[in-house]
Amino acid sequence: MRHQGKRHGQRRKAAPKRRITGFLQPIFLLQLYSQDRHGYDLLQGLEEFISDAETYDPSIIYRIMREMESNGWVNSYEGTVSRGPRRRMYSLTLEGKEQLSRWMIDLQKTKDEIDNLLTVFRQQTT
Amino acid sequence: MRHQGKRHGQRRKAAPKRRITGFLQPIFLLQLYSQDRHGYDLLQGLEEFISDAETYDPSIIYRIMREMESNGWVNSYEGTVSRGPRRRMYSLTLEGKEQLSRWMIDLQKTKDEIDNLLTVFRQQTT
DNA sequence: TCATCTATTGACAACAGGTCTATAGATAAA
DNA sequence: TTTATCTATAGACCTGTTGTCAATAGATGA
Repeated sequence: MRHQGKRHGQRRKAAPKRRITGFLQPIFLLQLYSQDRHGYDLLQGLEEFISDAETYDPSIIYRIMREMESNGWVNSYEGTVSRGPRRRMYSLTLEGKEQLSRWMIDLQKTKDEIDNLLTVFRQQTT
Repeated sequence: MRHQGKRHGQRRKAAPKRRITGFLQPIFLLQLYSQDRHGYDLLQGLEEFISDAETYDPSIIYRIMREMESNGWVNSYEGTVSRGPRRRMYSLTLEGKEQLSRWMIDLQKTKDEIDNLLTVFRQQTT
């Protein structure tokens, strides 16, 4: 099968610089909170959380999900037959929910640190 | 010269997980905004911005400053003679100030992204 | 048949930073 | 005098996360 034109005709916009280490993981887990989803769908959902989401290469989702599955935070299974290629569905485990909560606490701290830095910056530069 | 007891007697607490990529750089630049400082001093100043700052290994500051100097964001020079070992002083360049401002804009965006994620999380889990 | 879109897998490469070794000057303690 | 401690710097090796690219697949449209 021929490979897709993506690599020959259209050049993908350079991926955004990493900002927060491990930011995609909680985003994906949160998307699974209300319902199971397949990989590509999770990737589509990124745009609600990250600017320039369309610059992410799809392969990243599958690696991340594989790692999270090995950690017991998600389970995966073959999706029901749909039009087009096979789908791999992901569901959130109880451990995954707990881990998500831990990440949220962590992110709140991170946010506070940024806030502090911004505050000091504004004080010093005015 | 004998190496310091740090590695034999006291075990350094494991460094905190990285949260924000490139978070130390703006912190160091901001500390140089009001006055030149030497490396170790910049490291001490970290505690105002980062919890667990004391877990950072001092060597990190010098690598980061070296990189920033090669980018033209800081200049360094031999410090005046002081008690104890030699000191390397760092000063902020005009380019450094501009870069710092860019980082602040970036960090504001990052903070907003976290905020959004936290908001969605709270909505979905209550 | 080829192009495009949806969809997944995996290996190699790159990057940021963590860890550990080494060194040095001054002072205090043994 | 020697050793311990604190302040201070430099560098190499290692690790963890993620970016990039290649490959593949089913369905539909051109």
